[in-house]
Amino acid sequence: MTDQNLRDMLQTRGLKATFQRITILDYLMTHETHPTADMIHLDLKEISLATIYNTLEKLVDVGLVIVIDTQKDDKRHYDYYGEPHYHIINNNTNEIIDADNFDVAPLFEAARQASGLNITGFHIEIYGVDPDEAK
Amino acid sequence: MTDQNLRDMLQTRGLKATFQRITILDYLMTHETHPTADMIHLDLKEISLATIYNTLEKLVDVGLVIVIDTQKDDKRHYDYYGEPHYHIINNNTNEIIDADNFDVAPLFEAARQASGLNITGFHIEIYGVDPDEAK
DNA sequence: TAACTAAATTAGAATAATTCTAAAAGAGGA
DNA sequence: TCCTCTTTTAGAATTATTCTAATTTAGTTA
Repeated sequence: MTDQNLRDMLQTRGLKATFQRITILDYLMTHETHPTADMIHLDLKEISLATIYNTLEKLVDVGLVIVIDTQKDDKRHYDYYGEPHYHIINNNTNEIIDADNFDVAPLFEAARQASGLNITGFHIEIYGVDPDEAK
Repeated sequence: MTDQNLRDMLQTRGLKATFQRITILDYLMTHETHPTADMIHLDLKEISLATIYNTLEKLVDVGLVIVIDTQKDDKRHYDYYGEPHYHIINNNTNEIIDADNFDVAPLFEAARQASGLNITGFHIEIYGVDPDEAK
């Protein structure tokens, strides 16, 4: 992903292409670690923590990034959301796995029927344990 | 739900049946409001906020209650989880709707295949907007 | 290319949800 | 009823996140 590609991703969504936004978006696209704001700040020390939070909020607003609440700690985790997907959380290791082998269309239709709303998005977290481990 | 029923629900899950736990569990079972700890405390002033948090944590641990992160505020919302269900969040009103018209078995199987884990639970939030409202 | 302006960035302070502490009260078994 | 371990509690502490107000910058216009 070139710098120009990243600029385009931001600008087509109405966001100014600042150094900080380009850097943070690139960071999220190239890391599978589902980092917290603080973890990003540790790696990108030249960007202030306030800007990390501001930028993440903007990226979430335009749909490039989503927030994951793992329920394992009190921090928000962030994930590049180029393609819609769901998360599998290993309760033994707290690892977050991305997966997309599931068609959400039937779930969307069920939600539309239940609520009458126009469905705009989803967050799915599936929890599991290692088969070896005693539960 | 009688007091004795509530006691049994707690004791069969290894929790002592204290007045506070019975009261909070009953509160969650009889309110569809998906309250925060603070909202519960406003209604149950005789129970300290620390105990509200402690009790909710225990109830979540034993699976009677789940946490919903609406992403609309910075507070955790709690929901009695007698029957597994998913949530539909209205982005216009921030209302949380319970729904269970969807079979999660195929999703569990997909998650098992993707991760190799034994699946133990799920959290699903579907976001939508009123059809009338301009998006 | 220089000037302009609204938006973005920043350091540090402020906020507030949640957790911690340690002392008092209570549940359930003997 | 007694005993022991668990639970409850008030208030302090923690800390993730937000706010503030001054500075800088991106993108546009001349």
